[in-house]
Amino acid sequence: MASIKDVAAAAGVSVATVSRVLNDHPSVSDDARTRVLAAVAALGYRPNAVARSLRTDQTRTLGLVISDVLNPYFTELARSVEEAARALGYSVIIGNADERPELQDHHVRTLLDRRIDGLLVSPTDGGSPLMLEAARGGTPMVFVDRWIPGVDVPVVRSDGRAAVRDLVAHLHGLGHRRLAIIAGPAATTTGSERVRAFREALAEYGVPLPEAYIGQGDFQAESGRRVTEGFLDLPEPPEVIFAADNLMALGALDAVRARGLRVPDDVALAAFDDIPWFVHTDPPVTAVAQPTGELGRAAVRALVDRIEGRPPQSVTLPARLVVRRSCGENPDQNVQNRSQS
Amino acid sequence: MASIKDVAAAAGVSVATVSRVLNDHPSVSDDARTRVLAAVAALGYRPNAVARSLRTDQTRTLGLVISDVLNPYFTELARSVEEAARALGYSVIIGNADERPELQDHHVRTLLDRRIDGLLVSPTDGGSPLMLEAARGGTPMVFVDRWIPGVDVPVVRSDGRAAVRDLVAHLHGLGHRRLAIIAGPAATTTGSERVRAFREALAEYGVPLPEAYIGQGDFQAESGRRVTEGFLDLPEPPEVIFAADNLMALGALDAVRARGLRVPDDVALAAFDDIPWFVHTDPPVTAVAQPTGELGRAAVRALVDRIEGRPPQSVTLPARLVVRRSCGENPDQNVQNRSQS
DNA sequence: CGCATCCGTGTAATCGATTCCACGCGGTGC
DNA sequence: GCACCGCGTGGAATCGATTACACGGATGCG
Repeated sequence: MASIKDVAAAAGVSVATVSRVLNDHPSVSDDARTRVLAAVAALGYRPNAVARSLRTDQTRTLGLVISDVLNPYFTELARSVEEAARALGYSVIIGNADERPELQDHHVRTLLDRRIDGLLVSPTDGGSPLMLEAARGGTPMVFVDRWIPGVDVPVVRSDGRAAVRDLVAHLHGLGHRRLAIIAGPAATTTGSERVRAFREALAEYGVPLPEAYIGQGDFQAESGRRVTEGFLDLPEPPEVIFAADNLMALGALDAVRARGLRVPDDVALAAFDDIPWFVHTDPPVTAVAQPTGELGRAAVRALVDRIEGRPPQSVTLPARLVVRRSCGENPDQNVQNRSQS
Repeated sequence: MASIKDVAAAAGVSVATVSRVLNDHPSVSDDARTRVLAAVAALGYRPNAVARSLRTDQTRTLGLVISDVLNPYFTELARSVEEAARALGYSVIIGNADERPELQDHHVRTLLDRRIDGLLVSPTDGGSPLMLEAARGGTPMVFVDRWIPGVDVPVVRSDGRAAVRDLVAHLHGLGHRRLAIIAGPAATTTGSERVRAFREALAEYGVPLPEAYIGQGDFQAESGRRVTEGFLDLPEPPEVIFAADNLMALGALDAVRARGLRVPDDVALAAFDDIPWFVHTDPPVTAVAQPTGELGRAAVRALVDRIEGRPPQSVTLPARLVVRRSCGENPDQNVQNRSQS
């Protein structure tokens, strides 16, 4: 592959001049410029990003470590992050942690070794020493969706409390009183927060959330299935199951169907994180929808601000409830966005 | 960030010795080795992958350019590719083309600039000059899922012909005679091949595939919706709609539902590419399932063989039919894998 | 005892870019 | 006529690693 030296030789100038033309530095004569450009075209020369990064100490690359690519929510997040980054002249390298802390660490380490300019993370756990060290060590970093308390890093996320209140209002209005939740891992903020929001909303209606109605999942379909089976085996099974993410809702649907029960007649179902497929499931699933695209864009903006020396801002956007048929018929009620943040 | 020089200074040796320890080169004394290791630990030193790549001319990174991350099929493919690559000590950088040739080119160019060791591509179109040039220029390359005819690059894909024959047998057995297809872009191999396989299978039953029953889609949900509306507006609408990918099937489902029609009673539906959600749609969708994980692993194997100087092999794996309820009831028939390749 | 060998180590070249500094040249101002 | 300025240019240092080559000391063998 042709290097800058070859171009310089072909154009009859020094490498310094070639470099100046490439970075359109003003003080180059028109003559030299045209000769260099011609040589570049003739040789099909493309600058070596590796060499350039070594010299300039910047890669114009962002790392994004997400918990699970197979989850459509994160896929959409990744897409919007890449799009926003590209618009600002950055590339994105995605690391998929599969909800496994050691894999998350592997990706963080690899990205750091590659000297990415900044890191976007949706942590799988409470925070590995590696990540804490990176944050303190000055690596530009922003948390997205999930975060780690006590670490001084901007957070871009959505607040589902209002939407969860709307959901509980909807469920209560339909006459449901025994409500259960499939929680995510307690080590994740989204895992514990969604339970808290649910419990608080229930409290407003004087409805308790007994321990037996809190199932421990891990954001994967299989755990949704397992927890749902546990719920259905209770002497007094819940009337509603609220899954803290869409994959666990899928597992719950599996488990309910396997018992020959129907949604919403036998059990109602709701989920956190809306996805296009929920429109066509049997029945369509009521869900709390996050403004995923906005989240991705805001996260990139914050991270790039941090990288380029501007003060980054934490952002919290409201989620909203999308009512469908999985909790029971109630055609005209379509509670949305009751409050803004 | 600490560099190799800092480590050398701290350990009281030269950078050469540090490098030797890091790459566990045999001729280093135990004494020097322990001192270097101690210094590495004390400084939290991590080698700079950028500098290393510049010197060794290899990045231990693979590029993967896929047509659409939001399509669960490609997401799963990406996941298995990353997993297989990691097992072999490679990282993967994913580029999402969104089915847009110019975006595909952007990613190919960026990846080439980063001097990735090899490229895995599922081309969005018939092949841009850029990609052809890269292939001829000696960049290790492997096509996966889709390919470009006439280019000397190994192809890893699945053959859906047997599964499509099984599908047609299933449909014919249910009494359907007017069968339509929502095709993908003709510029993609999967776009044209699936139509051909469908037509050939129909021919075995003496059923024609009229032009009016071939809708032109672009592998996105919206096109599935549009084409389906066209089909339903025909004086003699088809009894079956076969979507050449899962997103267009989603769009078709949307369109059918919007008309107040039911699947399979009013129109039957089948799709290429099976996904977990198809189990829970209303009704569950009959689909041709590709061995996605295998495909990803085989593609990485072929590419790494090519990179490391071993002869790479093209691979073709059979797809299989998964019968569900979207084409009509026929409980005991579950045709699968009638033939192997 | 002398010479060849081997082992551990350091010096320095190298990868492909960017960029500081110095140089030559023509024009301007006094 | 001289000093100075600014512009276009090239030489060379530099980023952080790897690695060919040289060197010195210890060991082995005749």
